[in-house]
Amino acid sequence: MPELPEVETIRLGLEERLLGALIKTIDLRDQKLTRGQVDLLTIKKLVENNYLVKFGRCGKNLLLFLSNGNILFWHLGMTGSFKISENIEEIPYLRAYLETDKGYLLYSDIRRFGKLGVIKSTNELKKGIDPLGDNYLYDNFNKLLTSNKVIKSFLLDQEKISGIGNIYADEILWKAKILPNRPANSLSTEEINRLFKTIPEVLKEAIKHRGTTISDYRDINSNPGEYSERLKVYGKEGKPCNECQGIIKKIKLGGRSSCFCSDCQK
DNA sequence: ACGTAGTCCTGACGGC
DNA sequence: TGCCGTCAGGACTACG
Repeated sequence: MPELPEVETIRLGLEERLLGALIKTIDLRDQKLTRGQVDLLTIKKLVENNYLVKFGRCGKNLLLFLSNGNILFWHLGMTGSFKISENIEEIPYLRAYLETDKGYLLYSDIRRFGKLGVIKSTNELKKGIDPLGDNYLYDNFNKLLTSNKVIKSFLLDQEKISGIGNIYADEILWKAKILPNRPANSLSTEEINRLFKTIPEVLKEAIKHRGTTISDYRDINSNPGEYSERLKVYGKEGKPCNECQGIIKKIKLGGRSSCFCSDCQK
């Protein structure tokens, strides 16, 4: 579910509501959340009785910076979402929560693909270039496009560019007018330029509209994202393209469905 | 080094 | 109504 724009929307919401809050308790109801890398007692020791001094994001990871210098990273997987509440509400699929002096941060996750852990530095997260970060520079981007792997899979590879998921990969390629099955190293200079520019454009526009809701995604105030109304190709197979009236097609690439307009995209 | 398929989970939807 | 297959915003592993 949550790709970069959704995680960023959540980050902004948390900043508004929980910046400076004191964490009293962390509880994990689903032990799978840490993938066996840390036990609950250790997590508690590292996290409890700390202030939330900053909220960050790294690709699709949400980062909670603690006053003891540790960072709690939280990946929402496919269906993770947060809600802030005065009490522990027994919301469905509640998998973890933080009790703070500014309220409870409840985490629910239907499919249990979410993951969290405590790190000392963001270097510990495997990650590529964040398209909204300082390292997103043309030369760095260009250097990555050397393989013949299809461009759609390249965009989804978090170790190259981090934050793009299946929805935005399709939307970006449509806007950049590039077919999803083109080998990455076959792009012309002009196409690379277009792609380089389009990636942050689409992501920023989506953040402006507080992300995309297909079914599960909600921001921390339980509001759906409004970028769903602006999608041009994702989930639009069989419908006419906005731009040219051609019919949107759907194919599988790297095991993921990919929607595109074969007239607009070359 | 690459692509692909299987795996982890749970729920929704369509076809018969 | 019920059963079954397929699919879903992600990402890891194993295999060829």
